[in-house]
Amino acid sequence: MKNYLCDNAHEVEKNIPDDTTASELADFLKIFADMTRIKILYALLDMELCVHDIAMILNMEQSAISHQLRVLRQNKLVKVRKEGKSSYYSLNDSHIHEILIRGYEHISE
Amino acid sequence: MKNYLCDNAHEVEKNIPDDTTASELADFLKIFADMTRIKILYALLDMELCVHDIAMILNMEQSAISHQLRVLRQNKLVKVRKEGKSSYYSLNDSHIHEILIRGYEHISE
DNA sequence: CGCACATATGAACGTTAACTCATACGTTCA
DNA sequence: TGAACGTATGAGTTAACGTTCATATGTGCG
Repeated sequence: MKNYLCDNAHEVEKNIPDDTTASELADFLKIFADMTRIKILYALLDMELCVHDIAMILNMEQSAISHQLRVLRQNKLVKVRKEGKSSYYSLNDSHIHEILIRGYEHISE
Repeated sequence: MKNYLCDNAHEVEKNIPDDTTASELADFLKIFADMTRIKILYALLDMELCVHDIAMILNMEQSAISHQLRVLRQNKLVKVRKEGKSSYYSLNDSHIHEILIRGYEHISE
């Protein structure tokens, strides 16, 4: 069993992100790698929406939306504003906005 | 139970990608949303590598690497060149190259 | 040919993750 | 205060996914 590498092995290794970095990047991408969350984020592109309205628009259960909003909230992608009985969600900052726009560019290729 | 939406509902809906589009985007991002695949792709950034060497560099079993290379291959992110006993993998095109570079930029924020 | 090496692949296993259901919490209003 | 509404959340179910193990396929070499 060969247990050595080609001469360029060290050159390759310098490109590979370490475990924590790779894990963080993977976790970040996992947030966007879900159809429901993608739809929610694009729904919030122009304006804030309450949970009930998102559920109506996406034709999904309120509970499912609430669970996914929790994920987005915990990862700082959206923020909440409570008013009366409702919770209004919106994109956390323009950074997320830009990422979604880029996503659209990729889709239309 | 309220079953109507705010006046801007139709404006929101135009932003939301349809099911197939959202699903395709999610599936595309899922490929990158895994630590092992991320490492493999970055390992291939500068040069082609055979399965055994990737397994050595990432300190993982050959079988695990082979399975993940299959995923990357089926999604056209890498290509194979067979020579002798070995299979040499490399990034499929410069497009993937560019995506990974951008990923690095995001990491270092 | 027979053996070692390199890779691919199917089955099994454990884990993660998304949805549903039931329910709790909080708010508004009669 | 009690009912209706909006939201959050824990438990349970199911499906998808990544890894390991065992094994098959393929190549080169003595």
